[in-house]
Amino acid sequence: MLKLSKKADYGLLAVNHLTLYRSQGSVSARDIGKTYRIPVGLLAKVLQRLVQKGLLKSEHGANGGYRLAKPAEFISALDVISAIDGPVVITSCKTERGECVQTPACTVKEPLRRVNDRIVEALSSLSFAHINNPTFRLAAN
Amino acid sequence: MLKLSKKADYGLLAVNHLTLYRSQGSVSARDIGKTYRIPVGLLAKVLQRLVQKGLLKSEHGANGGYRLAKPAEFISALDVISAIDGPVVITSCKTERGECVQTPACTVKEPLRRVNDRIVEALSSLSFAHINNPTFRLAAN
DNA sequence: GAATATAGGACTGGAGAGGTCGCATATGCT
DNA sequence: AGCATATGCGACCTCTCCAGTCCTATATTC
Ligand code: SF4
Ligand code: SF4
Repeated sequence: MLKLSKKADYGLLAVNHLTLYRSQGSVSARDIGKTYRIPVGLLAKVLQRLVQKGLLKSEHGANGGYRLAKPAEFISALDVISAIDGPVVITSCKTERGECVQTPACTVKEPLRRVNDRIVEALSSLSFAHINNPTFRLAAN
Repeated sequence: MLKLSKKADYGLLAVNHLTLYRSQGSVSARDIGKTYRIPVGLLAKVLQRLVQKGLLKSEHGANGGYRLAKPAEFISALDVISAIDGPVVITSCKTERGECVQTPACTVKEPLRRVNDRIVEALSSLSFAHINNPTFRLAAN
């Protein structure tokens, strides 16, 4: 249905929160969850995934939490989304269960691939430094 | 998961088929289904939806089938996708069951809306006349 | 009237999204 | 030491929605 998963959405929200409050050190999943009314357990797993992918760093124990692993300019919406949902591909040409049976005769695969490229480009050109700039514009727009 | 539904995919394939063979009059769902190995019953309903939305015209009875309702230049990928899957919106800010509880505090809604705009633009600039031109390029690229 | 087509609704199975829980582990505070 | 608070991680559950089937009604051709 061409919709972002809620987990990816939560991820974007969380990373943006960490960007906004990066001067205050680590923030716990609990705090972020309360701020945006995100189920804490679920958010925790999203954040853990982002740590695995190297976008965030975590600190255990009391006063622990998460913080950005690198400057906000170098973290894009695409990074977050693909870390959580996997690679951004709008078609189902090939899945883990083999490739789509229409593939051999398919006439729209290439055009859709190009659309996909544009989406990827739009998402990767959107960094979190960018998002919080009130006058931001997407690249090539 | 930011993926096109299979129905929309089938719709694109079918409309493109009708574009390629538009000189030969109507084509039945059965024929299209066999060409691309699409379940005929499902394809039929997809095509019916496209008729309802005014993208195709249908003819009942033997030798009947579907044909484009207008020139291929005036039918875009967005037309087909939104006819089948509904409006293209990558977020779940508002659904039929009210609006997302994060909305009041959400800091990524606007940026995502802009990404959405770019996707819509890419899809609407992709007409079927365009798709079948071997040297096509997406607009603003 | 037989064959072939669309129109459209009801229904089903299964995958996956969204969310919960419990337990292990690490850290800070008193 | 002991407790509270964190993350890390896997198992599990529920519910929605996609994909696909089926059946019936209607329209058209031959
Ligand atoms: S139909 Fe064509 S585009 Fe759609 S998934 Fe199969 S191959 Fe990819
Ligand atoms: S979280 Fe923000 S962006 Fe995501 S759906 Fe709710 S409002 Fe829209």
